[in-house]
Amino acid sequence: MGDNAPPASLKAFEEKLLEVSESLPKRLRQCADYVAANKDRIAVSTVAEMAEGAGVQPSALMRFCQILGFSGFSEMQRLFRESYVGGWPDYSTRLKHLREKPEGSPAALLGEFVDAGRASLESLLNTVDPANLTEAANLLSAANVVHIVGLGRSFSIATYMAYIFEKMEVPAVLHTSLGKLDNRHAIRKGDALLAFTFSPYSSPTLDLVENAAARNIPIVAVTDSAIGPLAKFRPVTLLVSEVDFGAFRSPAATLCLATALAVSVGTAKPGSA
Amino acid sequence: MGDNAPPASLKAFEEKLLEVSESLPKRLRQCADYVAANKDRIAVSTVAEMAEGAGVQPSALMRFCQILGFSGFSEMQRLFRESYVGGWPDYSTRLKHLREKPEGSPAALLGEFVDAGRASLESLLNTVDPANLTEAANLLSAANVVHIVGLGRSFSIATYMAYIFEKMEVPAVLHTSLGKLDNRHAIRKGDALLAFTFSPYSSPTLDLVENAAARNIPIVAVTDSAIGPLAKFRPVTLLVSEVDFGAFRSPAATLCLATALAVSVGTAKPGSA
DNA sequence: GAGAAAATGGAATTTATGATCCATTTTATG
DNA sequence: CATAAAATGGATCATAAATTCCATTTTCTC
Repeated sequence: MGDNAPPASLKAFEEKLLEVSESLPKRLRQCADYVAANKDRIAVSTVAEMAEGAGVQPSALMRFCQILGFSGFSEMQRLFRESYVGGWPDYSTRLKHLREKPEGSPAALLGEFVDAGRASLESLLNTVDPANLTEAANLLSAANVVHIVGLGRSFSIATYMAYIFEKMEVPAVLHTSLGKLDNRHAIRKGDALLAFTFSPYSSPTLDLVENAAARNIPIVAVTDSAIGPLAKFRPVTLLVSEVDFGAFRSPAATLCLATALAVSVGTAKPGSA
Repeated sequence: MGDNAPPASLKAFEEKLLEVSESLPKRLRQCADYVAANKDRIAVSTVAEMAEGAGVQPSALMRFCQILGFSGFSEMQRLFRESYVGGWPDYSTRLKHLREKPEGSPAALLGEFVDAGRASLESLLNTVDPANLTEAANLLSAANVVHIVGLGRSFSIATYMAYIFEKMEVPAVLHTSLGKLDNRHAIRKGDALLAFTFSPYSSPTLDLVENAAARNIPIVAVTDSAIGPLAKFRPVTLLVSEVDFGAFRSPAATLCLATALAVSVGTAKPGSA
């Protein structure tokens, strides 16, 4: 039973939440999950708002508060309002804060990468040609099977594409070069190839593209240069320029493009055969 | 007279406050001063509390709100509450819409994802605890070998981590569950485990974490809930809140965090042995 | 599969809070 | 100093929010 002292600090609150959340029925679990993920909202929301967010009735949320040891929502809210430390400043201020941390500290780095990520997302809308994007989506949704290739730096993007395609029931194969097998003959007439490759362009990817091009398989290329080694195969090209931070590029933009492309294909595709 | 449009942003609010405060009688001036000095409290206080703080009657504070152009205290408070929580709920509904009837060109879709990506990067600065990030980086750089695990949705992140670690000469192993082999015995004393897992938490990942926890292997968890199934193993937790819409979640924020973490570890690590 | 216990949804109730109003006080002005 | 206008305090009213209660549904146990 939950008839016990209410947590007196945010730390105690978290512990209580953890302790309690092990054994909770469905609705109360939803409350716990939502509250855990939106602690910051508690101070400024009403029961009704929180309940709606969690997808439960207000009364369920009340019960949840009581299980945590509070007399009700108000008492829980009081805890959060009291320890509400001068409202969060806006994005740029927060960023500045992070950057003020010691040079090279993980927090400062995170700030830099977030910033780089945002910048590269912004430029994405400029570098990607909408017509090409539409063409790419059409081409891929018309394919029997979409073959995805991307190695090295691009491998993570390729795996993510494979994941979304599978979720959206788009027939797709991920080419991994596992064991140096390149499975080029798995690519059949009527299929399409989706290739990700960035500046130290890996040769297995190029080989696969070259082979496919020779057989007139339609190709979509996500790459960083219009005149890269892929250009001569005349693929439908989606350009991404990733903002460097130090030696590291943030793949956030590429990932974003990949997601949009995958969802376009997934929704355009008629119900699976 | 103060019958004018209410400020629509914090910036507009400040300007209005300044403009108005020149010519104000005693009590209203107290209101202005107190409000200016305690803007952060507005979101979480009642009229009565604010009035007491300013040393005036509630009715005086009401009048003050109206002079600023608001219909009353509630409307002013709404401005502060909304700018505090940011625009996340909007995205939820927008993306849900998108999923229900996917109208719109791929380019429009890309626009949506870029927006969502930017917002989720921004919120990353709120959810990740800098102290935990530092601790995670220290813990991983102290390890002999870093073991990376992440399946399903998280697999692409895991592969990216493995890529950067390798580039930075940090000894790391990617656990893929290829062939259902979980290689749990590859994790030795002195190693550390880095686990990525999000809401349909995959059981192989949990198993691996459980096993490692039982052997006192230090664990860093990148996840979406402080009370998720990983919580009971008390890992160093890095929270990323990606609102869940099946395939529509953009992992840009997680990727960004992963990159920052990897680079932190890579630079902290003393020259390779 | 029947019965009991737990959990849940939604309406009804209570409380707290915001907003309004007007008598009283203060300040400005001739 | 008298008068009018403005400002203020505090009580009252209206409303929105928190809380409780109970009928219904679900889940567990024998």
